[in-house]
Amino acid sequence: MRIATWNVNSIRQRLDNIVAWLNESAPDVVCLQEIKCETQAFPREPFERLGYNISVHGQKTFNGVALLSKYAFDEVQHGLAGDDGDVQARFLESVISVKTGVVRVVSLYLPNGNPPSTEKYPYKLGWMDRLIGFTRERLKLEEPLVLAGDFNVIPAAADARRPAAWVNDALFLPATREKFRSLVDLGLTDAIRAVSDADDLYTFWDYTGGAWQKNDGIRIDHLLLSSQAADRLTGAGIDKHMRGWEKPSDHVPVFADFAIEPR
DNA sequence: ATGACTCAGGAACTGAGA
Repeated sequence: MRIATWNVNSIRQRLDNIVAWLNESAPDVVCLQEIKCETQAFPREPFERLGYNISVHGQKTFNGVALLSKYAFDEVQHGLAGDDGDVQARFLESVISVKTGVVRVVSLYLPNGNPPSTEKYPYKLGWMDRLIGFTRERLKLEEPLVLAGDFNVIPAAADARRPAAWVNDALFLPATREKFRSLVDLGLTDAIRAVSDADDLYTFWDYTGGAWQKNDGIRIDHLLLSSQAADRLTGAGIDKHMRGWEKPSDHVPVFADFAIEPR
């Protein structure tokens, strides 16, 4: 079973690229972020035609997450608990039945947090605290759990081509990295780091300044696995070539493969 | 370097992104 995540930067602008990528990569489950449309405006037909079930948590203009799955969703939960006043569409949790039980997959779009001097940064850190609380509870279930999405966190200097350029950025500030570490230290495995310690693995290249041409990237899209998921991990990778296609997203897909059979 | 792109919204621009 292949589970992938991709910040597509508008589902409607990226339709052709996404369909081509689905045909090429054939993921079983896909976590999408920044769909930038309301739930009812999600273009379902091209994905249903490819055999995907669809779940969407959208809002007008900004944010928005979705899940595609070749297998039916047993349960779906919209939104991250812990702040009833948070109206930003950034979190979608699902449960999918498989031969050995279930897989729990979350599509998340963690707040950017820039500029750090504004209320945006405490919102990011508070959101991370809520994610830690959610994860602590779900890990008690001892299930295969996959937290996948755009975390807007550069975990370490090796995850940026030019780490010095990010030292005052909300994606790389010490408090950001410390909280991400607290999340991982609950007992999660970073799927990409489980298969490679290379220092040139990036998932985002800015549209400006020729960042792609200079390979001036950062690794901020992640799949974090519970031990029950990590035990079944058979591979992981980054579909870097998608950044070179016409009309690309500024992020590329990241995927992990598991020895998990559908029911 | 107050920049550089690319999106949505809505009809010229602004705000957000990272």
